[in-house]
Amino acid sequence: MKKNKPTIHEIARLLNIDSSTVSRALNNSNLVTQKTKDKVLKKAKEIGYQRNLLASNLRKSKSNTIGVIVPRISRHFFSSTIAGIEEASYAQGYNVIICQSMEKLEREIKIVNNLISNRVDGILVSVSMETTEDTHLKQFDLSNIPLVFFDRALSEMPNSKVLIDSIKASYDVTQHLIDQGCRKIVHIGGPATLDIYKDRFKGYKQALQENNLPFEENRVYTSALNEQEGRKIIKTLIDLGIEFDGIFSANDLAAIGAIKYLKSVGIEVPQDVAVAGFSNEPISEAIEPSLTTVDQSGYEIGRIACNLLLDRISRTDNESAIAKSVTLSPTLIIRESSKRKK
Amino acid sequence: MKKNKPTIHEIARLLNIDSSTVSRALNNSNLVTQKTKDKVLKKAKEIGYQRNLLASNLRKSKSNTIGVIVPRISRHFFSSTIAGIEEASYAQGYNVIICQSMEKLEREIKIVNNLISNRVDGILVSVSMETTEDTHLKQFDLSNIPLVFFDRALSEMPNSKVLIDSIKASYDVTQHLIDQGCRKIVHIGGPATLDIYKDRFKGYKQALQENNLPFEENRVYTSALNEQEGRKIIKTLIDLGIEFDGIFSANDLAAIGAIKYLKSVGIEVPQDVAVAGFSNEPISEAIEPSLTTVDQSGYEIGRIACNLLLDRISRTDNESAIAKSVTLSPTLIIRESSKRKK
DNA sequence: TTTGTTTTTACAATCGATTGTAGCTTAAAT
DNA sequence: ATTTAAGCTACAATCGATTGTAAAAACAAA
Repeated sequence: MKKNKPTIHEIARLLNIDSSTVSRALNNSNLVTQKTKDKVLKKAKEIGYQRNLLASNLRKSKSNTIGVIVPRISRHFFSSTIAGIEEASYAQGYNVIICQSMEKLEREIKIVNNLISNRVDGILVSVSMETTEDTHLKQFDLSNIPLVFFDRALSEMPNSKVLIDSIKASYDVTQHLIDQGCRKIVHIGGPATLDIYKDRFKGYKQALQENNLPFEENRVYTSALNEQEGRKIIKTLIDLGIEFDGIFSANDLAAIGAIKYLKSVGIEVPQDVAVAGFSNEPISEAIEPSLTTVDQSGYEIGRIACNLLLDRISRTDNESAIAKSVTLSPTLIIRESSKRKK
Repeated sequence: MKKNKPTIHEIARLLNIDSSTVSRALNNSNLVTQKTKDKVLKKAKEIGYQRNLLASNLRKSKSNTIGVIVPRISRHFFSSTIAGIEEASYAQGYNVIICQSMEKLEREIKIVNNLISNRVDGILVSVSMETTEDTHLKQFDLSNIPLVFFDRALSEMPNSKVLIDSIKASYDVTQHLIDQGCRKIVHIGGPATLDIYKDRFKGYKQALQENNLPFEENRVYTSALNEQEGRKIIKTLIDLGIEFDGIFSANDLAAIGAIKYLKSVGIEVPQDVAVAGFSNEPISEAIEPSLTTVDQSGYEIGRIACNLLLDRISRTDNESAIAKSVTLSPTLIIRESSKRKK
């Protein structure tokens, strides 16, 4: 009843040859005659042999697998990067283990340990919002496992990264809001522990300055950037009587929360308050009014990051060991939420 | 420079004890003194030891890992189920490998082989739209790997499944549209190879019949259920001059495509045509008008399916080997796209 | 036929952790 | 002091595949 999975030894026994020959035959080694290969392949199929990768990987100390850590797979940006990563890795015969930290450092640490224990050959990371220190990620270095950051990197770590130019993107968004006549722009930012959010803030501030607009502390808030937080922040602002005529949110969800709240209290978007988000989630196009945002071309980021990593894994020369930073230019997508009638 | 990862033998050597003792110490076996355990644990931490799961799993022929195959992780329903699955599996110390078939049978087959080669202890599957035959999935049975379906199952396979009552849900949706005054309801369905889509069609038809409404062949279409298809189908209907005053789509994306097209040609939703979808994607709430839909409680489905699987894995009695079918009742969510003014 | 060369195959060690069991320690009991 | 039991630890085999190398087989040249 309980049939054990066939092994190469089983095949060897049935054919009266050695298991090493079977192994080489299955791996198409040129140390084995075509005739023997045919015999082995036939028998393997016959008894339903399937290579035990645990054994194979153990022996080769190579798993042909890369690990990916993202905050959450449900975010469109991240599922796009994953699509790009899978595309690039499958092309080179690598498998992908997808893990989500759910924005929790604790979870991220567990994932790191597990991936190392599973001996992945390389790792792609976009850190959680809680990740401020790099102790756990340094373990990859210690284990000689190449690591490449994408989107959310830790600046203190010297690894390769693939990012988008957040400063420029934010500058452009803010400039656009100013062009639409906004003078008092609120910024809903993310945790300043992450460079991308610091940069989005920088771009915002820079645009204000270059347009000689005053920068007001009480128009800037940081949050976990979900819909609820976006709502709450705008509610607070209004309750406190702080004036504003534009909102630049560091992601789409918070922007949507803001829009919903504004609509609920009868404030017109974009006429009274123009709103822009970041990331181009599919929902940003669907909402009424449709949301002005920034597209980050996640698929491309994933593809590039993965290729950087695979290059680093397969090549051993000094050239490939040098950390590379790739920065992509994001695209401003102007929609209804910020387009004012003249 | 190239430091090899420490092993239990390294620890054993340093402490002048046997590697078997180290192994037992690390596994907290009661065959080892607390004193020895302390020594081992201390040394392990000191030299940065991390268990090689490849070796461990090979020896135990158990990977403590379950595989999950979904069509795409970017669908809200599936990322919810994954969250539920991870919750349930982490609680019992299992890891999860997430794979997406991208609705392609070919990809699904590759994933199956890979998961078997990686010796997962169990598998959760929601099949692709292209999956009509079960040859590849039967391999899990042959390898004695328990399999549980969720949402999209193959009816010819006897495995456990966790589903929602699609017939009832669709019946309810259709009845609701009828209650709103619709008499000529179009159904945008998915490939009839999948039971869930057959069932959604059945529920639709049943509601029509019980209300003595005629069933018209030319009001039913099957498609890949994306936004573009939804658009195209409605465009075709209108171009052909086929009359209708309601649409029940088997998922939200196609419904949204339909709504967008209707809006673009000046047809009012819900006044002229009432629309309902299925799945309660976040975008369904954001779109204008917000979309009436069915919530499938993905998180619950994932949690339950995973627990069924884990139970099957850990228990070996006959009781647990019996296939179980769990059916959850979905919830109708009525929003603007179908609510007509009296 | 013999020697030399090339091609194939078999042997055996190895990857790192686990585990049944034999054997050694230590402490308790007589 | 001797026996007995209980508690620990060491030995060695094992999981399944890979791989360097020795041995054997096949073939060619002399």
